[in-house]
Amino acid sequence: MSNEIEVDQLVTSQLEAVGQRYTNNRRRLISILLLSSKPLTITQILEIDPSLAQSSAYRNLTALEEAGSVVRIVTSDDHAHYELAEEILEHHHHIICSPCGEILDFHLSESVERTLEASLKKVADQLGFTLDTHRLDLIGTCTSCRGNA
Amino acid sequence: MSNEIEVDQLVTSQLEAVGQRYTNNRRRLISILLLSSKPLTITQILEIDPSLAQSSAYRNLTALEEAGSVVRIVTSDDHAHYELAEEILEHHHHIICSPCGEILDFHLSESVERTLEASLKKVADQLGFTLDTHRLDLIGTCTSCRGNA
DNA sequence: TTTAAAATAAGAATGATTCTCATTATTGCA
DNA sequence: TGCAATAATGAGAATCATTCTTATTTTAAA
Repeated sequence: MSNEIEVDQLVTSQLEAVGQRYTNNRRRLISILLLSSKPLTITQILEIDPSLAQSSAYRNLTALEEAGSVVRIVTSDDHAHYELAEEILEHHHHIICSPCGEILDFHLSESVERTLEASLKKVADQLGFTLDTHRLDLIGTCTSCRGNA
Repeated sequence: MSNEIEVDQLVTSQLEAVGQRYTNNRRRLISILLLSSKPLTITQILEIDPSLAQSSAYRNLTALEEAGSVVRIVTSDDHAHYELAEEILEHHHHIICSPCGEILDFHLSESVERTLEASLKKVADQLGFTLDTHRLDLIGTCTSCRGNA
């Protein structure tokens, strides 16, 4: 799903399902996230498009999150990061640089992913949990932060 | 490492290594976390021992985190959770109930854990990251929250 | 003991996020 | 097309977890 038109159709129906409209501001947010290769903070989003109002950006990202189009990523960093949901981007994981807070996406091989999911399902069952998703983060230091050490 | 004396010795040396003392307040925090079967928020910690000052609890948990004795767990929940570091508790993962924010620990089988770690190491190398740790969270709904739905 | 350095605790300050509310845009309907 | 009724917007205020400040107390070592 790299095509903006397809994405727009999906987001439209996701928003509709929760009684929300796909407005211009929301389109701009989706478009910014689609063009980015990595999760962005609100600050970064507002730098990319300074015409967006901060309060509206927060509100709209929350609406898009409730619709299931956007995911909010919380780390030890002060700022939350936002990216398109897996229904749009594909299932993936995050590698986080703890010095600078930068987040990159990565994929695990199909087979490792399947093994993992089977184990996780078993654990959730034993604990009586209904599973929505899992989250796998690598925490370390990126090349450029290592250089500055 | 379930023995409080052993834990105290380890924490003492961990604090010492970063030039910090193992004071009474810090002992109380470690003891509270040792007695808890799950990660606690500051609020919960202060409820367990109301004689602790909030500002000191924050400062001391940060000191203990810098020493590597305590880990701060950040989720979508408003409050961070704290638990003893893996050097004390053993490597494990978290299952998070998104409605109520509760966090429980779980373990993965040795073999799954090894498979996973090998893959993660490879990914980090490819991206030029130095890895500190990984974090695997399950997100879902616990039995009692499901009951209230 | 004395003293210098570290820890404590109370409250103030910070800052990301959320809320409020007056204004503007959009939708459905006559 | 025109008109409510409803939803979205944006500016700034409010919230609240966390961090900072500072005066006081505790600790460790000589």
